[in-house]
Amino acid sequence: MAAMTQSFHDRAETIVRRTGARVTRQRVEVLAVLLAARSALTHREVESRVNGGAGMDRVTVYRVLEWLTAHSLAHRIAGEDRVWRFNAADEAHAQRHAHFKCNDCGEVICLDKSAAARSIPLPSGYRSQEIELTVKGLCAGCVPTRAGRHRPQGHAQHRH
Amino acid sequence: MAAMTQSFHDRAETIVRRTGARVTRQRVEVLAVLLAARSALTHREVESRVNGGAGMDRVTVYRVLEWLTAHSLAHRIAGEDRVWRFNAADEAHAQRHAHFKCNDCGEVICLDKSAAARSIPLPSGYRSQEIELTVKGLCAGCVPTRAGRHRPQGHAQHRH
DNA sequence: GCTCTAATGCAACACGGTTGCGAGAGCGCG
DNA sequence: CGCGCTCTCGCAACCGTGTTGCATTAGAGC
Repeated sequence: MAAMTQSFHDRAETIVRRTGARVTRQRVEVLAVLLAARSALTHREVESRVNGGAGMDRVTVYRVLEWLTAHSLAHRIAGEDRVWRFNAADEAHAQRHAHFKCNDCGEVICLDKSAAARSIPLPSGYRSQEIELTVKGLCAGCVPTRAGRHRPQGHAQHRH
Repeated sequence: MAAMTQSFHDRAETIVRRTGARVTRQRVEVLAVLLAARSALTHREVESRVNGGAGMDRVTVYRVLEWLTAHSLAHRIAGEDRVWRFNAADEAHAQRHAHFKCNDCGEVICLDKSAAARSIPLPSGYRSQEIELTVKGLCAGCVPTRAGRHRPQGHAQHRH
């Protein structure tokens, strides 16, 4: 685990260095935390995990996350609880994708939304730029037709 | 305009009365404001429009909106700016709600998503229960193509 | 009108997020 | 290696949204 942490730390440092800006301990550590996380983190989660759990100033965490976002090293997503979550930027999820979230087991998968994107009627004069689409329902494993179904453990949280 | 306001007021009073609960001035006025609005309103917008612009206690607005939502007379939308928006519930909004949000002025309107809802391909065995769909872009008033366009009033987007 | 109770208004709080500013650290340069 | 410029950090104070507790007010049945 220490080795993995070290590896994330090194990767983070390399990434920060590539921007040409100052390589500070805070930037490297926050990015390392994001790289190590498999799901999006709130600023609080980042704050508590950073620096080996020793924490860091709230405002610095905010500003570092803002800086990472501005440099496209992290993504900011808005959850249903109106709290921002961040994850390390990843080319695969950069642009358009829709999600399916199972209401029972919590599984999140990606959908092709290109079909839907084309068929949404907008009022005249309106211009579409991005589309956010989440379908909620039951996944194949949770559809109640089959008896004896139950909620699987440790639902892999999807990273944006 | 006064006539329209009166009409919304009367409709609101009728709707509130039908619930069997107390018909208070605050409930009627808040609902009338929602009925008169063509887009979803933040609690602040409701607060400033209610009572002929004279305002009303913040907490009361929150509680009335909560009450309206609980009685299915209004609909609550979670925006990405951490602000709830409300609109009067009519049959069209009861179940399937898609939204368009202007990236410039912040206006939120409702869309018919029935077409889109049917065209989203799910993996076999998956069952759709709800769909959350938000299209973002520019509304007719904010599309920069036409010269002399400017941001409409009344949707002053709060930038934190 | 009278009364009972739900609803309002006020104050104070909780919490996410932001801003101002002095102190400290990164990094280029001699 | 040390100097110094400037960017960044950390602290404190702030802002806005949303919530809670409690005394007062006002619907609505009688």
